[in-house]
Amino acid sequence: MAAVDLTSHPGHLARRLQQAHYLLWNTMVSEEITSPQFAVLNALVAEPGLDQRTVGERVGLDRSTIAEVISRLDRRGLLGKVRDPQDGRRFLLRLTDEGRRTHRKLTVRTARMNQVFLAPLTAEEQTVFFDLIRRVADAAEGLRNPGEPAAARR
Amino acid sequence: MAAVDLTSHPGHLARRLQQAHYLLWNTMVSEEITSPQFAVLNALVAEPGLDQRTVGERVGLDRSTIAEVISRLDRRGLLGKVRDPQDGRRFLLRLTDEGRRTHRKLTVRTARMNQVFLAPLTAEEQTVFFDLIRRVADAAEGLRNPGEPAAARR
DNA sequence: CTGAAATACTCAGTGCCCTGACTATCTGGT
DNA sequence: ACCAGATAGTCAGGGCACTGAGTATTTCAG
Repeated sequence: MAAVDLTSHPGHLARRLQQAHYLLWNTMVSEEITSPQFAVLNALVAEPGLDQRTVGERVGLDRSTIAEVISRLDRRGLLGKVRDPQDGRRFLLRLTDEGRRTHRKLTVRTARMNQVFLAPLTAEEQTVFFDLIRRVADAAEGLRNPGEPAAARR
Repeated sequence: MAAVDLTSHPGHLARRLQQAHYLLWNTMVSEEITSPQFAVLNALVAEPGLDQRTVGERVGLDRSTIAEVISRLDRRGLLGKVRDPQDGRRFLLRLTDEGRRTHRKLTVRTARMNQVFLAPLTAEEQTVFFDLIRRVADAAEGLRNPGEPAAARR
């Protein structure tokens, strides 16, 4: 009797949205490479030679999770890690040829998948969709990093 | 050079949104009970005596995941499971007093958390936010269940 | 130049999320 | 009355996501 309507709970909707995406990704993009793995490949295409922590920052994963994702990509031979000669704590990451090939292939499929995923929305609605989610996510992340103002983040 | 802008990838945004929510939940609602666990409690407040599969359907979890979540709630003494005397395959689930107490307490905190989470949006924007996410998630879930038309789902 | 603090990474532990394979039970058509 | 198919739940396995504790390396203050 005191039950709540979950369809107006942002957390519940976020989870359902993410699950729906996960499943569509699996059927339309790849069963091998996951969406977070693709995000890492993408970050390393943009900026080769990043260290692990920075990649995690770029794609929004904490130190533990990024370590696991990277070790899987490493095992599959999609990237290589070498100690930074300047700083013995860091590993510098770089895609292999195979990694670049995979990224290229998945980029095409991902674009197709996004079209299907967003098909229920008009073009203007899609713009609003991105804007609203980004603002909520940015603000919530800002709550945890009170040091840097939200304007300084990207 | 062929890198993509992840801020316009719905899957990436969905993941970030969900993570942001997870962290806020942890600080503002509970470190013990997770958001999916609360969803299960809520479903059983609304409809006591549901079986496991149906609860999973209500909150959007598959049979394996719901089994884990329920077994954790069972271990914590928040619900009880008994074999359905009418159908020996089913377990019927019912909250304990402790479970109902927990649900009541978290309902209040969850409402507060949602306010903070959605604070960056105006009231009208929040409505749009819910509507757009729901439509995308519903459509994507519909792609997997071609049997039942989207209108028949809730 | 040296020791304390900061930083990059690892590891153990918990929880969510899915698939595919398996068991137990029930149902319906012959 | 039977058995083939559907259904509820379990289990093993892989991957994502976090915290808290620990190791190695670097940096910086005195």
